[in-house]
Amino acid sequence: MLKITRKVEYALIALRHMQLKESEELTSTKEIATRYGVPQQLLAKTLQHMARDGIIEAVQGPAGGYRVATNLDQMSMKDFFEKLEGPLGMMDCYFDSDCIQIGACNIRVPIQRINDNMRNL
Amino acid sequence: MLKITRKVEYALIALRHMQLKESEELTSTKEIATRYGVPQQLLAKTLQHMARDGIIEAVQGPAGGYRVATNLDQMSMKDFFEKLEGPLGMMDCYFDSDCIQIGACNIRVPIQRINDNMRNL
DNA sequence: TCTATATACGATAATTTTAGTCGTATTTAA
DNA sequence: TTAAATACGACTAAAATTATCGTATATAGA
Repeated sequence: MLKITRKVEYALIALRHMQLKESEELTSTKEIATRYGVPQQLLAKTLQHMARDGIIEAVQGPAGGYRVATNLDQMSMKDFFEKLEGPLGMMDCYFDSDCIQIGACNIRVPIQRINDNMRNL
Repeated sequence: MLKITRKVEYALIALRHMQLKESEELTSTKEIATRYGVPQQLLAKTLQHMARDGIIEAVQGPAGGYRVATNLDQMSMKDFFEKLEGPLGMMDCYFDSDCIQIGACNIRVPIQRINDNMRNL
């Protein structure tokens, strides 16, 4: 399901903040958290996920931090959302073959069409 | 925020079921609920909302039920979602002028662009 | 007119998801 | 060795979604 949660919001804030700097410059979690009044621990987790997914790069140790990944320009909005929130399948049932109303369900085709539209955004 | 909830899912199931019938024929809540294994009370509410919003028409009394509105073909997907789930604004903060980080917030423009894309789907 | 069946709808409970916190481990520059 | 940063699992709190309950209203048909 597509959803713009606070996780995505924080990710966008952080990304934009980092993009305003020189590409090599590092930004710490604390810097963003205090600057935008965002919970540091939660932001930290989000940044960690983004680092694992290749959206940003992490540098550990003191004076460490994050910087935007060099190939970020090539990443589509779809990829960005999917990395943060999982696949954009819009119905829980859609990829769930254990669905008990599989026989009765008659909405797969229209939903798939909606999904495709979303993905091609 | 755009979200495909179960309410929308039930609405789509019901709509499609009704569209398979003759345009004048009525369908009761019970009929759909039992046919697709959906909670009847919740479906009833959804159908009532749809009736108020002009997506379907209600006929009360015994042998009553719902039928699809005659002008449904002209309704866009955007209108359909907005009637069921409210405006497609994606961030809680977006229209909220009480936002305490109004000065620091730097994501309004990109989010607006995403919103516009969604609305024009 | 009475009854059965249907929609209408507010209030509330249960469940699930999201948001946020805590504690601890690991990395590494100084 | 220490301080400052990322890494991460477990847990709690809050919010949103999903579902239920109780009751009112409408009306076709006996």
